[in-house]
Amino acid sequence: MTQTRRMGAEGSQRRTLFIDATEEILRTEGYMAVSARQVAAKAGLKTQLLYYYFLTMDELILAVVRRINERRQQRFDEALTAAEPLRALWALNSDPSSAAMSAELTAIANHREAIRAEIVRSAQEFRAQQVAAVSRLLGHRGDSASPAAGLVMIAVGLARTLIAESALGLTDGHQEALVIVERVLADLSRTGGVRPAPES
Amino acid sequence: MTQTRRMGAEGSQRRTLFIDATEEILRTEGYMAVSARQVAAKAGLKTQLLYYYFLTMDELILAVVRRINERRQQRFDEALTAAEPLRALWALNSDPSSAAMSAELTAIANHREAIRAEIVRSAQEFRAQQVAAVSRLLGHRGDSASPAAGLVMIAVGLARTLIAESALGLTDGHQEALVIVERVLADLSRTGGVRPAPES
DNA sequence: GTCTATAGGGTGATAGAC
DNA sequence: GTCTATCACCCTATAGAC
Repeated sequence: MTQTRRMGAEGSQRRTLFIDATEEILRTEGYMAVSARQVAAKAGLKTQLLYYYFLTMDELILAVVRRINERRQQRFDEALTAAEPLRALWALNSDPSSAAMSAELTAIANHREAIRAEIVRSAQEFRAQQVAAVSRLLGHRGDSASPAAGLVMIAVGLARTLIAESALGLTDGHQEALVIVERVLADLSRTGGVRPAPES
Repeated sequence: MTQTRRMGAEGSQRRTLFIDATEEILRTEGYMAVSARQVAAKAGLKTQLLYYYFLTMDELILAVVRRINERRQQRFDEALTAAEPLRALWALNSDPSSAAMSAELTAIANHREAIRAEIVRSAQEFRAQQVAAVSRLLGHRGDSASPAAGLVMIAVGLARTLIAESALGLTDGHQEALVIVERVLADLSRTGGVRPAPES
């Protein structure tokens, strides 16, 4: 039952070119525009060569998803070292590029059975880390009435929707929502909830 | 420049069948699965007959979008007559079917140039109505610190994201977010902000 | 109104030469 | 590793017979 095709090594230069091209298309045109021909054209390589390095399109997309998730993890780790970590986390989540990519990952998970598990697992892991960080940063506040998990969920949902709507030119209510976010962040700053994590 | 094809009348029975089938596919499989062949198969009719009733696929999808928006408007009007309108509005926004359809409309707007304007216009109109209703229901509260437009935006974003994630089996933090929503709704109930609109 | 037939494009993927 | 050639399928849309 072993497959006969394919030999491209992990670290191959061409292989990376295909992954780069796929991510570029994902960012600029969205998941639906990712096809073997489009990717190869963007990479400046032959379409059939793609199938030498990747057994299927799913495998290519999976490689891109993994790389995107690794980079998100790095940016998250950096945000926690900022002067105001809560604000940095909000900035990370509401960054247009980041939020749009989250939406694309959701779209991929919805349509590619083979990739769903990886995306969901990674999202759960990331969510858990965010909740742990926010919980620690909030300290005694937000114990049961406003648990950290709930606040993270609301922030993530708002950020993602703001970006998705903005892409359509729909911005009604966005500024007002940001005012509320700013007020909450300012409140937490004043009451001392945003100091960096202990060095432990 | 007038088109030569097509004669199907607005009220035609077959025409409605095509629209029904399209909406059904939109709900169960998403926008990407809406193709002439799929729609015709679902409707139990020939693919080419579709082009007798609709000049293009865009025209078919536009007809579906209009019907969906009309129905959303009806449900909104009904929600305002409920005993607790704010709670009814949250229920409307967080209804799985409704929130999922909102996400599909966003996806359509992203990919079909010809339909974007109609979807954005309708979304703006609906947003404005929700903000006006919430503003009226809140009364003196939420003047500048938490303007109605911001609260609506947060609620819409949260609801849409909860549903999108649930569809993937990702529910971490959902219950905690709902606890916060419930607390806010309960607070507003206690302080008398949820009485029905004046009859005027 | 409804049908058959088809054009002209895109897609994922494979076989086999070099 | 990289190429040419190709299969089998999907798509939107049209022409023209009935």
